[in-house]
Parts: sequence; structure tokens; C-alpha cells
Amino acid sequence: MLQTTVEMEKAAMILKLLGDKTRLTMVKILDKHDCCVCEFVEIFKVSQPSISQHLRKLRDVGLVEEERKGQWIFYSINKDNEYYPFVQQILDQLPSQDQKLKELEEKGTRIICC
Amino acid sequence: MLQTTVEMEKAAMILKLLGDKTRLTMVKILDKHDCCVCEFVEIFKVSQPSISQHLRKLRDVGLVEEERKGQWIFYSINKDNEYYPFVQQILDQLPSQDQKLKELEEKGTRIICC
DNA sequence: GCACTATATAAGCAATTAATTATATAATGA
DNA sequence: TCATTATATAATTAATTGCTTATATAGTGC
Repeated sequence: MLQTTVEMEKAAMILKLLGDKTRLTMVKILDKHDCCVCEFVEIFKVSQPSISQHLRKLRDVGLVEEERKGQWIFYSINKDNEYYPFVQQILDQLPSQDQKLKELEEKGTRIICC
Repeated sequence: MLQTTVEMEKAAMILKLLGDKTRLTMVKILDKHDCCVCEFVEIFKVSQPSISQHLRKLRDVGLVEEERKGQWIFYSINKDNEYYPFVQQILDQLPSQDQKLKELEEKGTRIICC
């Protein structure tokens, strides 16, 4: 197992960022699949601005990246981020959230773009 | 490596709890050494009630335990706690905080009790 | 250009947080 | 018993958080 070390202050900042059920689930999903904003809105049943604000916090520390594809903006995990190894260790202990995307597919609201 | 799984809601709760520099450092220290309240007051340079309140939050989820020894109350990590394996994986990625206790010893303010 | 969809940002608000000071409780030791 | 030390709890407060609604920006397709 690769062992990294994260400075205490930064570690606390990352844990605080992940210490929100919505953001934690977002990151867990993004670790396996790219997603666009409207899919998260569908999954979490909160307003679109609320989702955008959560994504912004994740983007501000560089943990996720955005990429426009037509009218959608897709978010993905930035595996090059300095905190990613730390975050990954945490995510590995969480249950898969694939079911949430599967439900979107069944409802026909999963965006498969380009 | 033992792989456990923590429910998303509970994981977010634990991460939020650890997402504070003082509490995170406390837990990191307690993972290796028992400590009493006054030592934390000395280490973190905040008021005694502030330390007590942080410890209470950690105790409320069962992550730490208290034990009175004379006039002091010593806190220790509860390794039997259901979240401990999850927490331990996080702590293992953080730098040792032994130096903080060493400084107390040098100043003569480390409590070696009983 | 215009209607529509997707997303971001701004503003406002209620709830939560982490600190403080003041006070209560409990053990120690003269 | 009383002063001292250690700790917990209560009350207060300023800052932060996560949500909402309103609005701005940007791409799509007619």
C-alpha cells in the first residue's frame, strides 16, 4: 500500500470538505464515472445552484475538474491532485454508489454525451 | 489490508467530526498516547472549555473514552468503536504528532499520572 | 434572432459551529 | 474545612454553512 503523508491543516480541510453527505457521495461517484451537473441534481433532489456550489468547493481545491461538452458540463475526478491519494483511501472504504447512476439509466435521465 | 465499509451518512458524519484541525490532531495524538485535558489545553493554546467541548464531540460518537485518575481525566482512543478502522486508515496518512507531547515533557508540563 | 436548456453566480436566510466568559462540580492537600 | 486545581456545562456571540430564489451566462436548434 502506498503511504503518503498529508499536512494536518490540509488534511483537516479535505476532511471537512468531504464531511458533507452530498459532496462525499459526489466524489465517490466521480471516482468511478464522470457526471454532469443535471445528473447530480436528479440524484440528490436538491436545487441546481446547490449542486453547483458543492461542485465549486470541490473544484476550488482541485479535486474535480470540469469539461464542457455541448450544453453540458461534465465533472471528473482529478487523479493528479495532490490530495487524491489521501481521498482515495477514504473512498475505498465507502460502499459503491453505482446504483444511483443505474437508477438514472432506468429512468432514461442519464446523460451519455458525445 | 483489512477492508471495511462504512455507510455514507455515517462516514460523512465522522469526516465532519475529523474535519477540524484541533479534533483531528487530538485523535492523532490519542491514537498513540493517552492524554488529559490540561495537556490539550497546553498544546492547542485555546481555552479549557473549548478543549472539553471538542472532546465531548469525540466522546459522543464513542471514538474516545474518559477515565478519571485522581484530579485528572485521561482520554484514550476507543479501538473497539465501530468507526475506528475507518478513522485509523485516515490517521495512518497523517504525520506523527509525537513532537507536541515531547515539547510538553521538555517544559515539564506532561502529566505522568499514577 | 429567439426560445429553450444547462450551468454559474449573487443575495438572503436559518441552522450550525467554534470560540469565549461565567459558573458548577469534584478531587487534593494543608 | 477551605483554598487550589482540574474538568464540565451553560450562555453568548461572531463566523461559517448549506440551502433557497432570482438572475446572468452560454450553448442548441429552429
